[in-house]
Amino acid sequence: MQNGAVDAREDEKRELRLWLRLLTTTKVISQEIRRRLRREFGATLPQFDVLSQLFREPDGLRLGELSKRTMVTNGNVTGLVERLETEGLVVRQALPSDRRVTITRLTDEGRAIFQRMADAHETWLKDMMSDVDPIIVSGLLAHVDKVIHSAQRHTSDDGTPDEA
Amino acid sequence: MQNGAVDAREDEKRELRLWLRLLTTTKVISQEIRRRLRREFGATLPQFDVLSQLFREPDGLRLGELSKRTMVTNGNVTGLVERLETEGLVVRQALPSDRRVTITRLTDEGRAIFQRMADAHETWLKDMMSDVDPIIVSGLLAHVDKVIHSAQRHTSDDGTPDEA
DNA sequence: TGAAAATATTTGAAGCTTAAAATAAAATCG
DNA sequence: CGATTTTATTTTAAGCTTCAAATATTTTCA
Repeated sequence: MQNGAVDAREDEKRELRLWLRLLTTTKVISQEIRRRLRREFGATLPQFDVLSQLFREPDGLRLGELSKRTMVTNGNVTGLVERLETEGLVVRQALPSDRRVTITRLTDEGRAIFQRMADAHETWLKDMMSDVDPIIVSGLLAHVDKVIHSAQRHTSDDGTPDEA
Repeated sequence: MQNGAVDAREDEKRELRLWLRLLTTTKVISQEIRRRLRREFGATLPQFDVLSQLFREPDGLRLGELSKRTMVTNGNVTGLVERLETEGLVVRQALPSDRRVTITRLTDEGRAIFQRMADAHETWLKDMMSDVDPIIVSGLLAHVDKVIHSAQRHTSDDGTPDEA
């Protein structure tokens, strides 16, 4: 028993190690999804993300809302939506009652294409996680939530317990 | 009990939901780490990642190796290392025995600065995960590994069971 | 009302990201 | 040996990313 100290030190790095694992997981999976989205739909992951948010809001969203939901900065959403509009998947329209606001919504074509993307996307994920016991998937689902909440509470930008 | 069908459908989306949660987690945490790295060290997350890999290889790494370990494309590593060299944190040197190869290693300054970054980084993570029971962290550590392995096995680029 | 503050979005600069093409230097083998 | 293939890295083009500064437009309230 000469490495008690090492175990203790390693044990203190639990959080760090979990973080590195989470990072690796999302890198591996999102690279694969990116590849497939590009190959099969000529789309990017952020574009898919935007379409996905708009899909569940038939009345459209203002850019600020879209920015929050996709966790993409405001400036970023501008270009993202611009490109999607060029492709004919979304439309932008000014809000007459408040001329600062732009509302974006899916076009019929955008809706149809997103449907196909979403189906493929779900299949890809089931495939990539097919070696993981469903029980474990469910367990992870619950526990990862705790990490999200903890992280959000200790973050400077959102859900801030700062400035009190 | 009228929503049995809904439950079943939802249940099929376990993997999808886990994926979205993982994505949210890494976005929240990495945004915070990015912010702090920038504020406190004027560095980016990919730069931190490169430094971290070089830190554990005193003899340096060839760019291709660095690219694999950081999961960053070759072309990307070129610019990343270039900028780090400008800052004096790493040096590049050609390998005389094979003139295609470039070896990169930390400078003494790079090593010292990385030490400080790494300490801060570990603290930030402990802080962000401080509301999560250590038992759960350890459990996640093990289970997330299963997801990584499954994903890697079902991916077109690495660990390919393709082309057999 | 009209100046100041708040809100919504866009722009700009620097850097990261990918995939794919280009360059360069070995290695293979006919 | 010398042409072909492989390997290592760089370059390029398009898009994403952040933060911060700039524009517009509304709101507040003195």
